[in-house]
Amino acid sequence: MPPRKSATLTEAELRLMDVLWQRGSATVQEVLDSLPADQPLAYNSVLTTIRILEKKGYLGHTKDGRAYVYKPIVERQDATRSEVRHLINRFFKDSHEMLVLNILEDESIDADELRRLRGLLKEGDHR
Amino acid sequence: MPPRKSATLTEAELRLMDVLWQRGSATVQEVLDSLPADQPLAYNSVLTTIRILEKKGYLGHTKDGRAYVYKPIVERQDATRSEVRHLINRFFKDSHEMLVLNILEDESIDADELRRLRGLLKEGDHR
DNA sequence: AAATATTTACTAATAAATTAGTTACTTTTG
DNA sequence: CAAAAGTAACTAATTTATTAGTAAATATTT
Repeated sequence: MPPRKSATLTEAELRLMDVLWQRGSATVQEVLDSLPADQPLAYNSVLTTIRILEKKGYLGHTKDGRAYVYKPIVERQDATRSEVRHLINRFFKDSHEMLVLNILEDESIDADELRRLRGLLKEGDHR
Repeated sequence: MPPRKSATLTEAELRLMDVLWQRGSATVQEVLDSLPADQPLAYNSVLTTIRILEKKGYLGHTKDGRAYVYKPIVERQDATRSEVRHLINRFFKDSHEMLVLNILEDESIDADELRRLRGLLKEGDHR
């Protein structure tokens, strides 16, 4: 069996999502222009990856004249949550599960973060 | 540019490493026998992945008669550390860096874990 | 010593990820 | 209305990951 489609964001996908998350929404051209100058891409490379992201359910689009305007469907917080949950599942399943629990009980984390992480823990339970 | 070689452990690699970490060391046949019954592999599939793991520096081997005995070079703790560091780099680079710092300052984590995580933080600095 | 069995080495097939070229479509403008 | 320009769709090339088959080497057994 060859590699299954990645459940989480790949590096190239994350680069583009970070642009979209920062801008709120953007056309392919705008994403292209917002890319860090040290690693430029061709228009079509951006387009291809964006279409993959749409297929994966991370993006949606609306038509604005001739161009498509892409907009994140998944928030950065939720994507992060998925990634962290994935890591926990992979590495903290047995003996180290308590570590994660302890982290979530930590009083020194600000309330907003704590709420988010508690949610993560709850969803991590049902499997 | 096509995908670069994964810096961290892939799923198939992690499955085998978990067997090796649990057993301490094992031959290909022993790894094969220790695999969870719900997802069996062919002898050669295990061998191929093990040789990749050796190439990546996760495993070493010594000869025992005809068979190779494979042994982890990288401890599970260190591999986990790399994975967590990778996640931090990908998702907590800007605004959420403080969360990780706070977690490491937490007094409620037992001393062993705390030491390990402090090490992680130090190494995370130099980039 | 020859047959047999096991183990490693080499090769292959498939799918995903990454990047980008070519083609087709659409919209604006002369 | 036709030409130019840009945009999306399609196709392609390369590399990694995953799984496994075939061949070759090595050891065991009779």
